[in-house]
Amino acid sequence: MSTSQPERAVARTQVIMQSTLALAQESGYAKLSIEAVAARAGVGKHTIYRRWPSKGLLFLDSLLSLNEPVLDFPDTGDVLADLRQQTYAAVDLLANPPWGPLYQSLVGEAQHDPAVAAGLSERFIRPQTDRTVARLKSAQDQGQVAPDFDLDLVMAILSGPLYFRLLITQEPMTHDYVDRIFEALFAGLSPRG
Amino acid sequence: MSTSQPERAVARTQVIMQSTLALAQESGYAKLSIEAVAARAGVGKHTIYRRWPSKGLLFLDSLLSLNEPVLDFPDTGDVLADLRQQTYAAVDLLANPPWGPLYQSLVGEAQHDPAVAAGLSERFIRPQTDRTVARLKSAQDQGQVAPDFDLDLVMAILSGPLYFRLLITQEPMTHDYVDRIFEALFAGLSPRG
Amino acid sequence: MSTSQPERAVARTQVIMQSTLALAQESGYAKLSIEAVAARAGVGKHTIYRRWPSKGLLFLDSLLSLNEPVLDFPDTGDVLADLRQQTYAAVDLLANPPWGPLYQSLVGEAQHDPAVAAGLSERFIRPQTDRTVARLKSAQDQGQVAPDFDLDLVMAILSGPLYFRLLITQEPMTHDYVDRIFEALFAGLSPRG
Amino acid sequence: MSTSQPERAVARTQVIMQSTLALAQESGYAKLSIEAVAARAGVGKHTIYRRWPSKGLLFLDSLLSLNEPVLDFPDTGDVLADLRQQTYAAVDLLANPPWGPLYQSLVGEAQHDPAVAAGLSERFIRPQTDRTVARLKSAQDQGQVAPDFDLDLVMAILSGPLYFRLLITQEPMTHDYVDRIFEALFAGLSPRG
DNA sequence: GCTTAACCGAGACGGTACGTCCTGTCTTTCG
DNA sequence: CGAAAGACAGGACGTACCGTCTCGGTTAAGC
Repeated sequence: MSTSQPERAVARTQVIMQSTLALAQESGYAKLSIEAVAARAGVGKHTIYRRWPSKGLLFLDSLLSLNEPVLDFPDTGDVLADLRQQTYAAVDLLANPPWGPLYQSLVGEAQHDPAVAAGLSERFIRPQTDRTVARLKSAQDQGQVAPDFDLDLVMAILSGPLYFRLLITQEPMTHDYVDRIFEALFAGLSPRG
Repeated sequence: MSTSQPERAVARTQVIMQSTLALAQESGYAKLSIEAVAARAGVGKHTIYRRWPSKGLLFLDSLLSLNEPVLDFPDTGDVLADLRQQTYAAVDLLANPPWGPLYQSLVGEAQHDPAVAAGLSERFIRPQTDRTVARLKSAQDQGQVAPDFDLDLVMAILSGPLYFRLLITQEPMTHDYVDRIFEALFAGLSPRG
Repeated sequence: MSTSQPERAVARTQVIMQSTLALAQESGYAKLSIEAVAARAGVGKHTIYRRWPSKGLLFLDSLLSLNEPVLDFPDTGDVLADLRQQTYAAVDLLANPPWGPLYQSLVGEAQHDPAVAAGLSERFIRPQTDRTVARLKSAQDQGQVAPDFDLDLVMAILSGPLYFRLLITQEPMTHDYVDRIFEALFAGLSPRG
Repeated sequence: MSTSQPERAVARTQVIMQSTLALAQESGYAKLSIEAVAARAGVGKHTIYRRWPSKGLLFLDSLLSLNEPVLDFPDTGDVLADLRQQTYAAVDLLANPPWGPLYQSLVGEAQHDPAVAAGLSERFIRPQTDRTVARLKSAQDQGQVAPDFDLDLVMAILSGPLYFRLLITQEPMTHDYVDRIFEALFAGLSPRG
């Protein structure tokens, strides 16, 4: 079992992605250019175009190559605690460099480039969703979650407020914010008896 | 009391904004250029630069000039019904051209340009939030909403899931989606007694 | 009476042509690039493309802008002496920098680019030919030249051997070479009586 | 006695040269590229670089490989008739495809690339010159040519006017042009007695 | 006849330049 | 006098070739 790619090619791919991330952190995604990445990586432009069709997809790959173990969903038996822990982890990631600003740029680019949107959705969001839903399904089977709760919505409901803060109000995000969201969600909006 | 702006200047401003929207709808925000807007509007580039410092802010102004009366918050006395109605209206706006795609692009641009983010936040999001919070406050005073519910979170909780769909999964949005969100939110995740 | 061109534009045109000549002399026409000319002239590439459609025509204009007074045809009354003098002048020009090598390159380029060939022919060769033919016509009228001599051929016959040396054998050209050519031409190939 | 080259290598060399000529005829020398030749010939680029150091020399070799028997100098005993016949043959070659345009390009390239100039001179011009001079020398010995005629100039004087037309004015060349040149040369410019 | 070295196609690679587009600033011209 | 028109320097785009360089997969020569 071996990669069909020569090592040289793999090495270059990684140099390019690292240069991309470095430049994006230094100057921001808006000023990122393939020309600059090529220069920084000591690589011809064509070597980049051979691998990626657009700046957006290069950036997507580069960011995902950081692949921090965000998604290792804990399973302590207490589903609520696990969800909260998972959400803390997400906030820790999104609220801090390097991930936070880069990811924000990526989502921004996804609004202009459907290919980026698709990649983001399939390669980052979907796996996360699948794992979360699976964890909740198992909790639901054990009676820890209301049996008719619409699991497909869990990502929208739980991470929606995070994205709202990250993308729309662009205020800092903290564990406290997560706590308040959880409290509000579980207490419910309805008047108390 | 009179406008200090001569009518001609106002007219030009509007022609520019209309051209901006037309081009954005035809070719997408990514291909929008000040050069093209100037040509389309029959205006010198300088006339645009005199009014707006960047493409993003021109686009923000242009989009807000469409100012559809989205935000007229209903007050029927039933706060839940009102919220749902308001959310339907938001979905109707976001799910359809021209607003939907344009607004999506605007939020995308806000991720790259802090000035756009600030403008979006202050001129579009905040007023909406203020009105929503005021409506809920009044409902809270009347006991229709739990007294310790954190009103500042209502936008994040209610519109977060909409933005998640608009920006992240980019799936179509329907009234049914709103209903499911409301149901989940009010039923709660916790197991039923 | 004034040029319709603003002075600034004229100035830039000249800077570009001077840079073109400087680079061509330093590195040779083969290595001349519009990119390098633009950099050297402190000018955007578009400013060059706005004026010239191709490297060849830029070079043609640049070379002709040197417009040394080669072509001032002498008229001493002795047409043969005048022709010889004129040919000496041509050789002095072609055999020495800067004209010689640059002109050689120009003729080379004319073989690849019909627009250059046309420009060279009409703007450099034709005027020279016209003047030479006119001078000979007047000499012919005065009986200094055989009445049935085909004047249209004079350039081909007189400068042809020069071009053969410049372009084909690429050997150095001297006044002595001119003398030998004249001698051979006037002595004729035929056997002597 | 056998070629040290394996047949395969020879065959490849010829395929490359044929592809070169085919491309040059189709698109012109200016658009000829080693990349395109390699693709057309079904050959790796390195196989071309192994054989020729530059596009110009590849083209020179390719053109000379056509080696039409231009140079078979007739010897009928009448040196003037022979010269004229030889010149007709040269004109027939230069005035028509494929040789004409290709040879014109070659001379053009020789102005930019000294190696091509040297090759052209030594491999094409010199043999022709040698043969012509030898023929005239023999004629001179027989008294058909003036004994003091400078034989070294014959190529310059006879073919110079042809090159002037081919390269400079780029007008069509005909036997009639040759006749007029010959007439002018032998009649002489001087006034008649 | 089997190895082993050379040759070969294919094409990746770092570069350079192309010709185009757009930016944001600046003249110039016209109404 | 102010706006259109567009020239301008600059920078990036995506493409085409350059000449060099791996890479496997044939040839074909020497043992």
